[in-house]
Amino acid sequence: MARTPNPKLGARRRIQILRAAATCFTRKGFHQTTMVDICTAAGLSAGGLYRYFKTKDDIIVAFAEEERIENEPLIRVLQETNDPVAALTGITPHILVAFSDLDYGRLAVEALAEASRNSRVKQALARNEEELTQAIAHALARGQSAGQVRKTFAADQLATTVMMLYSGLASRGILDPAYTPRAYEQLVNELLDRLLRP
Amino acid sequence: MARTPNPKLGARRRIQILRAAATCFTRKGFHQTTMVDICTAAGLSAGGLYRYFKTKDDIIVAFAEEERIENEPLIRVLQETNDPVAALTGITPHILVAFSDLDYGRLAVEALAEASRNSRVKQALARNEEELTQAIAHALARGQSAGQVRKTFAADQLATTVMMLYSGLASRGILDPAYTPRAYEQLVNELLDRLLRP
DNA sequence: ACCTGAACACCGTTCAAGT
DNA sequence: ACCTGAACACCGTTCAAGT
Repeated sequence: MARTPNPKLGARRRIQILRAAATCFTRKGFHQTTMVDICTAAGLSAGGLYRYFKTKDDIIVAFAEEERIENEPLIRVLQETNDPVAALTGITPHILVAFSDLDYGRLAVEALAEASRNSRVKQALARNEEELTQAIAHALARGQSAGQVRKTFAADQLATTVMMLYSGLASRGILDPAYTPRAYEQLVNELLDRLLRP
Repeated sequence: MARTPNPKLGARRRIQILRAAATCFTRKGFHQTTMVDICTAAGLSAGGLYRYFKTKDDIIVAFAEEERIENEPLIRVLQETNDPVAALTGITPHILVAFSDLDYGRLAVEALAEASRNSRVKQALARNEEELTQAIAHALARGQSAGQVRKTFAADQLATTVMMLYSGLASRGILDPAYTPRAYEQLVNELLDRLLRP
């Protein structure tokens, strides 16, 4: 009988638990989700789960860290483009659709609320945000050199403004049920254009 | 000995409890604040509080409804102005300072997260948001008639975009400790100008 | 090693008893 | 009428006991 831990099983269980947690969090939010809810969804007993996550908090942190992956394709597009403003306006429909998914917006806002109290969640989200902001800033800086982007503001200021606009979009659907992303696509893109072009 | 309730006392107690709750919420957030925390801060016993608020939820809802008052001065400015774009850019420093107060941003995000699960909180915030959006939209519509505001987008679409920008500003400080509102004042105002002017 | 379920501590809410 | 504090139910976490 093996007495050494099985890393394969551990990894599998963590994924299984995180997937279960994501379902529960989407339905009920972080704080109304019960450990037993997650256990049931994951098919484990109450105590069993604690072998893989020390606390509920750890599950939330791990969940927040997973968001990071979703940025990769956007970052790649920004790195490879030779017209950053066009790249951003091209991304807009993608952003709008993702953000208008109510589940996504809810979890994003909930994670942000959590971040303001929980430094580990904050770190995970901040790193995420920082990565994307940097990618935008670098692309815009290249655009400034090429004369495609206005030079009256620093590239990182412009990038931060773009991010603020995006995060405003993310939470829009929560309070306004009549909000439709399509209606704002053209508007947002023209705004980006006017903000960024010389 | 009086057997009829004393409405004066009731009103006083509610204010006293809400004030205590606000302090606790700012420190710990809605969910990490304990009923006993609020009771202690308000100088009441555990059971005593329940004479004035039936549940913790009711306290949160009442708290969310209070935010509404803060909009009044902004709305008045928008109603009285004869240059809505100038009015909005004039408001920006005020908005930026209020939003860059971390406590304010935290509570705003927390309330929004709460709204996505709690329909009464949602209603309170939505009404608040609606009022302000309407005020901006009306002002912009007047500006469109007067030729000060572009006519290529509907006034309410423009107003919603302005609101999204503002709400992006509100949450900015949570993840980015280096964020300073002053640095964005000029940028935001130029953005508003470019967005709204013909 | 991995898992279970009973047990414990904590927090929202209630209620009998006080003034 | 208004208030208190003990009591109850629920949930995060632990741990002795099973395989």
